[in-house]
Amino acid sequence: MMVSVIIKGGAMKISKEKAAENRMALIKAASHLFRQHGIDGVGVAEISKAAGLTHGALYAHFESKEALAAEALAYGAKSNNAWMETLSTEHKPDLTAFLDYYVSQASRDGLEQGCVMAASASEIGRQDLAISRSFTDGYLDMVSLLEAALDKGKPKGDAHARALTMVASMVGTIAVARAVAKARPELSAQLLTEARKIFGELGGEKKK
Amino acid sequence: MMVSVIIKGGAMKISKEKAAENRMALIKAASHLFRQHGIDGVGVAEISKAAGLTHGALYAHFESKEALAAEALAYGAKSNNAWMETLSTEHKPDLTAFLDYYVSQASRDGLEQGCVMAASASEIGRQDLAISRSFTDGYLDMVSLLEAALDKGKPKGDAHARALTMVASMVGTIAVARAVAKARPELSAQLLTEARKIFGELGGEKKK
DNA sequence: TGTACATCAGTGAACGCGCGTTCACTGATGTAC
DNA sequence: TGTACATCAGTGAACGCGCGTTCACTGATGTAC
Repeated sequence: MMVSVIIKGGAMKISKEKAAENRMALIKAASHLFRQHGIDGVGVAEISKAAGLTHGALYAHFESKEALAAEALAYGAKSNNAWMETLSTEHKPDLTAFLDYYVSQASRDGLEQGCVMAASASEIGRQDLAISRSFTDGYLDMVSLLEAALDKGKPKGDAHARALTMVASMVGTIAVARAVAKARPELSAQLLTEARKIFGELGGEKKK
Repeated sequence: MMVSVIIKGGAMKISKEKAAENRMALIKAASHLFRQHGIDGVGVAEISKAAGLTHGALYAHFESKEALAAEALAYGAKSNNAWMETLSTEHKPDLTAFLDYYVSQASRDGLEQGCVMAASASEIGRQDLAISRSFTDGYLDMVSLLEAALDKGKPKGDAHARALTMVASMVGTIAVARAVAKARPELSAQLLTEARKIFGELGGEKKK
């Protein structure tokens, strides 16, 4: 008769400081991996491994994969928007820099660090409330940022309404540019170029 | 000792006509279910059941789930666009009808029959070439349709470029409207209303 | 038209696999005295 | 400051489950003669 001998591996307790670091590492890893492969496209094992842990540890920090996803989404939106805030000149967000950065091939191809909304928009409606909330917070943050960059007078009409529409439109543009890139790279590039111009006009960008 | 007796169930061969019907039923079921739950969100068993078959039959018609997905996507795009073509008056596609239909709460909530692109855009970039091709075909069809509806003169600039951007923007608007609907229904409605107006201006719609 | 038989759409059990989650256990941390 | 002990982040085996896919088998269809 076979007797299986189980040797439990060593696992030291970690300081509170280190634990907080590990928690953050899980959120960052999840945020990057979800943007590359979608929420359903990455497993907890892969996320944990990328954070230098085993999957069991994940459940010491988060109730479930979905709870981690909500935090990862919020983190991704926050860091996207924090980066865009750096594109300001003299305390006023700069529309040209904003559009050049966002509506570009670099933005389209930089999946890991790229726009969370473009990477997840069509999946969010199928996820639960916590995830919808995280998405909405990130969306409104970006709307505020863009609104501050818009020339209030140029095209007549409410700047907030224009910002709401422009952010959703830019998200769609990046998502579609990604979707067609495999089949028609030159079409994808054309869409980005044309959209960049049109968004500039919509935002009241000064002509060169 | 146990001997397991396996009784194979009856399964008659079906006429060519009936087989073609079943194939179409699989495509339709897949198209509706994918739009509601995403490609990764539905299994072959569920699709087959919805088509009144077992999962084994699916593999008599398609090489894999992915092959079926490509056809289902193409079918969905074709039927979306066929429906939009009916929104023409006197052989000229009507911009107002087009926007009223597409940028609306009905369009946002009608997942099963709704826009394939809005339901899948952010997932497509992660799928294979065949799926990217199907998406691209559907996108270009809708671009042609919209382009024909645009007032060529109104806002200056290339109508094709404007149609490319507008379709991607509309797709993004619906996707974002769906994503925020759970957390902030009134914000979702506001986005649709404002975007509807702005797309009208972009398309050179006559003021009332 | 009648008979023999190859075809192949469809069935349903079974496959291996990877998923999210649980849990008994470890052992340094951090606290109580 | 030193000792005793509770805490709890982390480990890794194991869980049940549903997935996509395969395959031996069925039997009406459709064809060859």
